[in-house]
Amino acid sequence: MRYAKDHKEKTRQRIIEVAAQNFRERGFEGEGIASVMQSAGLTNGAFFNHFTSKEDLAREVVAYAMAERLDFLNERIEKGGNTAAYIESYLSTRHRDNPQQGCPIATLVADVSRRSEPVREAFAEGMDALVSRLAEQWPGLPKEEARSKAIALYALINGALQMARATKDGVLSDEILEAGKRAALALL
Amino acid sequence: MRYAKDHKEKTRQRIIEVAAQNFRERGFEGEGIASVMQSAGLTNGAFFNHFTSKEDLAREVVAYAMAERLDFLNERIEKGGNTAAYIESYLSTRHRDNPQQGCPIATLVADVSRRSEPVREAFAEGMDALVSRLAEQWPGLPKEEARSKAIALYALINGALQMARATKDGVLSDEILEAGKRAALALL
DNA sequence: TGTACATCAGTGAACGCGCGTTCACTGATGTAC
DNA sequence: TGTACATCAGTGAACGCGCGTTCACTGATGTAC
Repeated sequence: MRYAKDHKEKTRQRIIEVAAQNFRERGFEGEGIASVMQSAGLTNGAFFNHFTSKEDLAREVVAYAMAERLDFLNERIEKGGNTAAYIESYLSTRHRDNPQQGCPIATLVADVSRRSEPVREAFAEGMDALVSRLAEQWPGLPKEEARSKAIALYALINGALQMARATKDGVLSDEILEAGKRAALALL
Repeated sequence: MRYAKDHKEKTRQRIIEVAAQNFRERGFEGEGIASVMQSAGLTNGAFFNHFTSKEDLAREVVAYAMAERLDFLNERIEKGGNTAAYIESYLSTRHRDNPQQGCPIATLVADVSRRSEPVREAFAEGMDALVSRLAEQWPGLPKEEARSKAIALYALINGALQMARATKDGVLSDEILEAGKRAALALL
């Protein structure tokens, strides 16, 4: 063993992390390997020491970003934040204007549906974990109903966030954030 | 004048229509000009007789698909269909499995937010028209509240549809459609 | 009515470019003795 | 401790390919007379 034994693993992780930002900002197809590697402080040739293909990276990125989002949700809940506060921050202008570190459902869901099975599988697993965790916020409801509520809540806020981003420059964008918040809070 | 005077205009319209299908299916970046032209029964060179750039086509496609969707909504309402029926069809497996002729919000919203101002402008105008029309379904409410409801409804069903598409092969997909329908109907 | 001509929608090859991917090579580091 | 060697993460040029775009040309059609 010549380098510190986790040197390669750290590099790999760094690539995934910067790709998770760049892919969320520009989409899978809008961001190239050379650009990702440059963001990670490397040259394009090194990429294939770490991943078998761009699609392979896409799968890792989806799994990583969804897991990161679950951590974020857990943190919020453990620190005593309620679901209303989560909704407020999700549909804030701050979240709207910073997709690169925001919810990967909103940024990647459309891309994912056009990608290969492994990528979609990673996404579905991440979604299921998020839904399960959020469903625990309604301990009084039958499990199925709580899951239904959690799914609907994610559909609503992620749909609203995407619409607000697409209309970002106009008055409609703020109207969408407000309408989304109002309906989401009513849904609780 | 040598060809029938609307020959060129008809060709142009045909290109927009096939592009509206192909872009919805594969995204703006997943579908090339040559492929669009082939679908329209032409070769790539003719493209620039009709559009100044691919971005120009994207703008036309967004405007067209959103207008087409408004027509669809109008038709539904005028034939006496209520909002509940619209929700049912929106979150059907049929709509999930046929994005190429479905709601352009669900298929293009993420793409649009990464495109140029003219494309985003066309999208925002289409969204606003859809929201205004749907808001008329609550004539008893103050206009602002009716718009808020309409926006939230679109956010919810479009978000749910996208999530269902991304998880298409698993059980989660059907669960999402059901949860979306339940919450959307409750929102009315 | 028939013929010569003008128009221009459409053809198809070519352009430069950036993409994902490959590969021979480099050089910093750890190991062997 | 010092030196020769082996390893392999990373470099950087090259590959074929498909992209958006350009352009000289074609040929079907309408017009002029």
